[in-house]
Formats: sequence, structure tokens, C-alpha cells
Amino acid sequence: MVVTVYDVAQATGLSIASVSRALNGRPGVSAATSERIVKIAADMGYQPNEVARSLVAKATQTIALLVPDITNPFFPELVKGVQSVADEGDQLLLLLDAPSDPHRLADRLAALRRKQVDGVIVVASELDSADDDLFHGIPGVFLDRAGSGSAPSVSVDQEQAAYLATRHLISRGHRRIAHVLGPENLAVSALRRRGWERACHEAGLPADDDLVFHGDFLEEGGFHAAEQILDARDGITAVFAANDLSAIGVLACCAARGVSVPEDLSVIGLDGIELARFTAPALTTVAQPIRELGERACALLLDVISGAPAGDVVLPVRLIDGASVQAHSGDGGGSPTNGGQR
Amino acid sequence: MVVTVYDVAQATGLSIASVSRALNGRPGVSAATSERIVKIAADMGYQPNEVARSLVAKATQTIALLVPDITNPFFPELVKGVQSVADEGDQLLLLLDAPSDPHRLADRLAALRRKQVDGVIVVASELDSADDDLFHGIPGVFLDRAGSGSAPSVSVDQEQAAYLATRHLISRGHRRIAHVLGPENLAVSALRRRGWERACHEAGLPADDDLVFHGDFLEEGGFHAAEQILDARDGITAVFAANDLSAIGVLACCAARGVSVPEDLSVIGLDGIELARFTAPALTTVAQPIRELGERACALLLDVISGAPAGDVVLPVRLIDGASVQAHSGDGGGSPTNGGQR
DNA sequence: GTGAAAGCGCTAACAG
DNA sequence: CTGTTAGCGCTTTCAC
Repeated sequence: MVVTVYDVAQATGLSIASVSRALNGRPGVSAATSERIVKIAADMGYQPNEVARSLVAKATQTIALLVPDITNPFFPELVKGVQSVADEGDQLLLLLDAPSDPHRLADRLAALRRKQVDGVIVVASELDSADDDLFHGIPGVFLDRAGSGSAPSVSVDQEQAAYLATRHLISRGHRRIAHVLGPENLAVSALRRRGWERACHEAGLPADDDLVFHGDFLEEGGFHAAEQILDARDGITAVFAANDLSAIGVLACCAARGVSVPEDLSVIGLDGIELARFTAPALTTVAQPIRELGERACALLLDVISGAPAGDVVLPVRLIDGASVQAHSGDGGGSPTNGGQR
Repeated sequence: MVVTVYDVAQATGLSIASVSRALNGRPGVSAATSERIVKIAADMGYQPNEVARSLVAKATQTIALLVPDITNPFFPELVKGVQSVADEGDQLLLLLDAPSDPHRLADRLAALRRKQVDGVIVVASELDSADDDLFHGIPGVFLDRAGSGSAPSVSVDQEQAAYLATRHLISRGHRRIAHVLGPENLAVSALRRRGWERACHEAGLPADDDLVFHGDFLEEGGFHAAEQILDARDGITAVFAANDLSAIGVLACCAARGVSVPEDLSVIGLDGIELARFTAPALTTVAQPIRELGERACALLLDVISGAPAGDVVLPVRLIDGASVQAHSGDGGGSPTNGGQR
């Protein structure tokens, strides 16, 4: 039914050894025979069985990427980055969703190990406990989570990113800045909150619980948080949402209630997803170099696999000026605001 | 280094056959020994090598999902659907991006075949030529593309969906309705355009080239198209964007130019992505049952793999009322519009 | 340059 | 109930 090296050997009248050599371009066959073998194999529609090959090679040319929630636009952009270098390295990329439950995550990882994947990248932004040797022997790297010891990582300084976002609002004269949290159990959420706090404290501004609103990194949570912010109002003139999706939820709520952004309320996000350019108004945000994060992570993994020394990588963020932040009448330093793009 | 059945056999003093039986819960071992084997194996940290197992089983318990552009939010939602039933079926799901170039697509498929995946789902919305036996022997199903003959498919009636979207605008009194196209080379684009045309013609409305604007299924293209629409204006009071992402681009452009939606221009999309609920204003759109499409496709594939008879599946769409469409002063029939949600 | 044979780790007859 | 023995399809020594 399916044609194997045996069939090719028989058809050519040669041994499977020669066939294998020829098909893999390995030396030890005369150019002439090699050519003949390749041609006949092609004619017969021979396709090597990678499973058999992997069994002897003890390598599968396959790496896995575990992503917490493919539905969040941040991750697909990350995937693109990983994909591009995986392709270059001729590795097949398996994308799968990572259970947030560390126990189930470990199971998935074990399954991958049994499948003999050559390496694993886990996007651990939404993972809390940095669990010891999650990887249990297989080469692995963490993406979007700072050094957890057990494996090299590629990430940005989340606390700093949040700090910068908040600084931006402060420089525009805002004195009461609300923060929409990420999911409470995540390390990133805590880091981003801390960055916001640091910026506020440093500027002598309040950063107490009254200014903190629950969120979930999704539009829904941002929308909800905004409802509460708008209900309370409480002198708040700006909000720093823990990520862009939350910020989009905030914008949606404002629109629904006729609160105009940035005139009545300034909004800043964090992530720099593509979509942020197409909100109304365009979202001001602190962007992570998303694609590059993916690329570096994959390159790093390839290094680890080949046994090269590998250290942690931390990439810089940068502010992207949209039209969702406006100078507030207060004092405040900073240059005059960009008043929107219309 | 890695522990194998041999090591376990040695440790228990039994044969590899018994070990294999016990580990797989197959009959032919006494409960007592079986228990002992399992325990010892666990202690030793034994992990079966799936590659070896696959070689003999001639099955990998793995299916692949080829998606054109994971960056378009439509697809991640689809993935979720597929994932859920793949999990139930204990199949590992490989997600990979499908080159739009049919030649490179064929290569990818060939690679998957060599990897011995048990089946493949190809999201073919963005594929033009329905190429004969793309699958070349491996069980496969098409997702989001109507019957192409070579493999069963799961889809919605795209022409009808577009027709419904346009009908909705017409029922709100709009008489000059622009259409933002999808990528020109795609079959879906043509179908959606045709649906728009049918609705217009049927109502005695114009559907000529002046009303058709290029797009790319992305925000960018929608934004661009909107610029042209607003520049020309030309009596246009509503636009039907070929997909939600395009519609989002249109909304962004309107916002940037101070054109209010739906007061000055009504906008309707097609897809029903999650995000459509959080635009400003919330997008009115014809929704595909995205998750269910994924679920059905995977279920169908599982059927095909197990040799069960499998027919094409067509799922219904439904209108989701947002706040981006408003009744137009003209005549028009239909019930009074929902004036926005604020 | 070419072939015979061993073996990757596992499952599945077939004997005992 | 348990062990021996063949392979699955391929790569790779090791002889010739």
C-alpha cells in the first residue's frame, strides 16, 4: 500500500542501505546510482516515514509552543514570531494551548515528552508558580516570564512597562490614576500593578485600593471595571489598564455611556497589539516587541537544543502614542499632548 | 539514561511482554503482578516512547489543523472549537499556519503525511482552488469552505450570510449601500460580494462598481476603504464590510474623521467575532457559529478517520444586533431601529 | 561503492 | 498467566 525503502530497493535492484544513503544525500553511493534511486523513488511516490526515522534518530525535528489563550490577540502575534524562526530551523512547530492549572500543564508537558518533541517553549505570562523543573529533562524556554531559574527565558520587564505607562499619564498632568488589574493570581498582574504603584508613589500620587479595579485581561473585565470607575468617578481622570484588551473594554464602556476619550477620561494600555491601532480613539499603549519576543524565544530554544550556552533575554518596551490620552488641566509637566488624530 | 520497557522488565524480573501488557491495561497479567509492574514503572519514572508506539500502531493519535492566519481573531475562536473535541477524542492537536500558496500548502500537507498524522483539517476559507485530492490519502476535512468534492466539509452559506447582512441594511431604509471587499482572489470574497449584489438587485438598489471598495479582511483594508467611501460619499449611507475586522477598520476611520456611526453612516460586518461586541459602537454583524464550526469539523474528521460515513455540514448564521446600524430617513420598511445602546 | 545485519522502543502473535 | 520472537520503517556500523 504505502511504499517503503524496501519497495524502492526492490524496484532498483539495490539494497535498502544504498537507497537510504541516496535518499538522504549521504556519501557512499555513486552519483549515477544515487540519481537513479532518487528518480525511481519519486516515480513510486515514496515518502519517508518520519516516525520510523525519528525512532532511530532520537529526534523529531519538532518543537512545541504552549500558549495560555490563543484567543488573546497578543499570543497569535507571538506565535508568528516563533513560527518564522522555527521554519528557518526546519522544525515543525506544534502549537497547543497551555492549561493554566499547573498540574494539567505538567501533564501536557509529559505528553509532549512522550511524543519526543525536541524542545518546548512555554508562554508563562499567565503561569503563577515557576515550578522547579517543569520541563523534566526536555530542552525548554520560558517566554514572557522573567528568569525562573529552571530554564532560560525571554521577556520584558513588566514592572517597568507599567511604570512607563503610568509615568506617561503623570507627565500629562493626571493626578488620580485608576488601574484595571489583570487576573489576581498571575505574577504579571502583580508586576504591572507594582509598576503603577511605584510611578504613583514616586510622584506623590495616591495608589490606594480605591483606585484599583478588578479585571481579567479581557474586554469583558475592562468593560466592567470601567463601569465602576465611571460610577464612582471620584476625581479619576485617567486609567491604566493592565493590558490592551482590558483597555479596549474600557473604551467600549466609555463609548456606550457617552463618555468621550480622551476628553473626559484618558486611557492607556499595555501590550501593543495590532488592534490597538484601530480602536476609537486609537489606543495609547506601552508596546512589547511581540514578534521579536517570539523570534528570540525560538532562537534561544534552538540554542538550548543544540547544547549552546543560553542566557536570559530581556527586551525593551516602547510607548506608542495613540489618541486616547490627553493632557489634564492640572499642573503637570511634560510636553503638550497630541490631541487626537482627526 | 531514559528508562524503557526493558529496564522495567529487568527491575521487575519479568518479560517486556508482561510489562507492556500491564502498562497498557491489557488482559493477560494477574492483577497482582500488573499492580507491581505499574508501581515499579512509576517509581522508575518510566514514560512510554510514543514514537516507537506509533511506529507499530501505524497511528499517532495526532491531528493537524491548518489555519490561514492565526492573527485574525476569527481563527483562534475556531481553534478553540476544534481543540475541545480533539481533547475529548484524546487526539493531540497540531496547529499550524497554512500557506495561502497552494503549492506550499501541498508541501505542508506532505510533511504532515510523513509525520503520519492521523488526519488533517484545512481551514480553506482563504484558499481559492479547491485542488483535487489535496489530502493525498490522509483523512481530511475542509473547514469554512463548501463542498469541494475531494473531502467532506463544514461551512456556512457565505453568500446567504452576506445577503442577510445587506437585507438588514435595506430593511432599515438604506438605499445606497457600499461594500468593502475581501481579498480579490478568495472564493469567500466573491461569495460575499454576490450576496450583497443579490440583496441589492432584489430591492432594486444599485450594486455597481462605484459602491465596491477594495479590502483585505484586515483592519487596515477597512480603514483604507472607509477613507475612500468618506471622500466620495456619493449618497452612501451604509456599508457592508466583508468581515468584522474590515468593519473595525471602517469604524476606526470614521472615528478618526469625526464621522459618527451610526448617525452619519451605518456599518455592518460579517463573522461575529468576540471583539465585535467591544467596538465603539458595538458592531452589528452576521455571526457565524464559529466555535461550533470547529467542533463539527473535528467531529467529522474523527468520523472520517474511523471510517464512518461522513457528509458535508452546513451551519446557519444569525444576525447580531449591535449599535452600528441605524434607520435611514428614506422610506424603507422594517421595524424601528435600535438606536444605540447608551 | 555496495550489501548484510543490528537495533531504535514498542506491541502482538504465538508458544509454553 | 507469562515469555520468546517477530517485526513496524528506517539509519548505520561493519564487512566485502
